Amino acid sequence: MKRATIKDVAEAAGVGVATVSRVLSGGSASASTRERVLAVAAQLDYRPSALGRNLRQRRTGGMGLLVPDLTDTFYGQLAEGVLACARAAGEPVVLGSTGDDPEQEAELIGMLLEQSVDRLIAVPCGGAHAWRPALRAGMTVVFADRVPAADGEDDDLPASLTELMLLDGAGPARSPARPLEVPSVLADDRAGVRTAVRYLTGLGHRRIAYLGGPGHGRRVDAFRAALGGRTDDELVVHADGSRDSAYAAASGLLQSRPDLTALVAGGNMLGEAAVLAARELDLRLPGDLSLVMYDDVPWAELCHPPLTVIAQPGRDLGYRAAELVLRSDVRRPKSVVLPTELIVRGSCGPRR
Amino acid sequence: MKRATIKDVAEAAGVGVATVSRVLSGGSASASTRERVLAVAAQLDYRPSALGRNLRQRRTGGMGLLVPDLTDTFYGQLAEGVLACARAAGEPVVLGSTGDDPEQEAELIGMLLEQSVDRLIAVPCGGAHAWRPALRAGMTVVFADRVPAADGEDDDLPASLTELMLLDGAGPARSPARPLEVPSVLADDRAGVRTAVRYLTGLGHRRIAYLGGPGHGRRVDAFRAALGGRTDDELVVHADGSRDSAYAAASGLLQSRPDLTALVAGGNMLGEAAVLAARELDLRLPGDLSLVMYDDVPWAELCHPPLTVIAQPGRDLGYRAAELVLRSDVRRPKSVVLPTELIVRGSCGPRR
DNA sequence: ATGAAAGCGCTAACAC
DNA sequence: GTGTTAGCGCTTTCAT
Repeated sequence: MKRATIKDVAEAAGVGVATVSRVLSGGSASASTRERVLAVAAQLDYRPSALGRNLRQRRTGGMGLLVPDLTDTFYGQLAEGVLACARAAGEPVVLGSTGDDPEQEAELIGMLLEQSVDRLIAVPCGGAHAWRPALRAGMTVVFADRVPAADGEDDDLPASLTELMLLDGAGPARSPARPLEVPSVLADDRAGVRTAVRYLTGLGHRRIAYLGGPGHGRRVDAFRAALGGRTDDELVVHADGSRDSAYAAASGLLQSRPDLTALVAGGNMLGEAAVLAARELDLRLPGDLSLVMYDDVPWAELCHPPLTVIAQPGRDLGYRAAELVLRSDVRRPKSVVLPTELIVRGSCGPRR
Repeated sequence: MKRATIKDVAEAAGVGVATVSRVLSGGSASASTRERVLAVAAQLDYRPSALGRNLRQRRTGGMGLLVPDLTDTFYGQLAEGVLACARAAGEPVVLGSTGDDPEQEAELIGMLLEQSVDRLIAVPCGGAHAWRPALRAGMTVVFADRVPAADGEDDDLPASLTELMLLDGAGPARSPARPLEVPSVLADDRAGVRTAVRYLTGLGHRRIAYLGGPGHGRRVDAFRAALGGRTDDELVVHADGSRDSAYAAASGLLQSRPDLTALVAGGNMLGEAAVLAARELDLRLPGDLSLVMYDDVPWAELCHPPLTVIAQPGRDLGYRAAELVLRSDVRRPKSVVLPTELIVRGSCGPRR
């Protein structure tokens, strides 16, 4: 009942194990030998054990995938993209969900290291330093959707990921002339937020708020930039990754600043919270409040009113990240930025 | 820069590799030795390689997880449950998404076999026969959310999974007195559907339709049973796992039978499709059509009107399945049925 | 209590 | 073109 090994095949075919290995991995072999080996292998229902191969090559095939929360449709889409690419390549994917908690993230990275998974696609939540162990171990990591924040708690420690990579010498091409880039696949947050803000200002809105989640400093920056200095810091609030926190932040914002007339939600869970909070406070969309939400999730259309969104290509982000991590050339890491699209539905109106 | 091996630790600590192994896996060792080994291991930042251990033990730790589609919030919840349990146990999870396609499912099973993953949690889409290879290889599999359909294309082949397990002798306890059960974790479909139908009939509805997805024969049965013979077969329609197909089925049903007054959607994607199709046909909820949807997804509340749902504990289903597959006693497989809850919101009303 | 040694299934050098 | 052999890092007898 136990699985046939390469040795069994070799014996049954009257050849050495090396020959079997060669035939199965496309090496040189005479036509007749190849045929015989293949036949025997098929007849024995032989499947090469990834265990043996991995140990020999000191690495696991496939890739790791770290996302904050699979309950968030956007990350579900991203994961589907990764899985699609991995399946096409016949590679396994080891999944972890971090809950946007740097500690869990660190644990999961440790687990992947222990498994000798040497390729990783991550939506990071920990700061740059959290990624040191992975980089030191020579993992090829591609960040998706976000990039680790530069955490400068200790001033004498290098803060940005790029500096870390230089330090650890990940990739031998340590030329200061061409500093290493952190490979990543991101949506074009600058354009996305700018478009949304312009749309809103075009409708006459002046007091526009931003409701942000973890790990998207670039969206906030873009928001501030799009508003051109006229930013009111009270109108920029943040939640962590949980639904509760999103609701609390949304509700707090709406109550403390009843003068705001428009809101940009930097993620679909935040948008969800905003709709709920607005309803609770009897604010009508778009009459009392205009809302633009990140992520074109299917239910955006079912909402009342249908939500105007900044669509990100979640699935593509995942697929491209997987491509990158598989065909990664460590010497010349590439980064990809994918476009977003403003989809106008019914949640925005002229300033009342 | 390469990782320390058990040999390195042994040398540095001046002991044999066996001793290191024992210390690290809680075997017997003198206090002084244990202390020294631990210290050296920590100092060398030693992490035992799962590769070596797995090969030696001829199995990969952790578990596989097969779901139809991570874009479906319900399966996202289920996956989160599995991951939570796996994380607690420190075990890796290898993920695959089948797209509700038996062929892809078969491929993924093959991939898992190749990886020597010997524990699997699956939302199956293929029939019972698709699972033969996994069972034969001695995989411990726990089904979640659904159970494979008995596929009787060939009459001389055994059709049900239980029969297959007996044939393949999975589990040595092959006593005909106590036939092997297929371990599974399911929601209580019978109660769930019955409650929904009773609620609807209580509101005066008589022409109630059921819109089903793949793999949930029990829901249809329960629907028919709850209606007690008065079933109109035209009112029971099915879609495959895709959004398009769901919409097509919903729209077709609503157009061909304008006389129906209530609809039970057997999954959240089907509910989504029903809302969309109804809106397209200018049917008001709940005025023209009452809708009960499976799955209490977050957006059910944001919908207009808020959707009355049959809530399934998606996360718990996943968590329990992971528990089962980890602590599985092959001789006495257990099955779990979790309760559902009817959450009444605004999408149902009295028969017009 | 501890060390030596035998493999787990595979690939890659190397010899023929 | 093909066989022999030496490990990859670990656990596990089996002596000591």
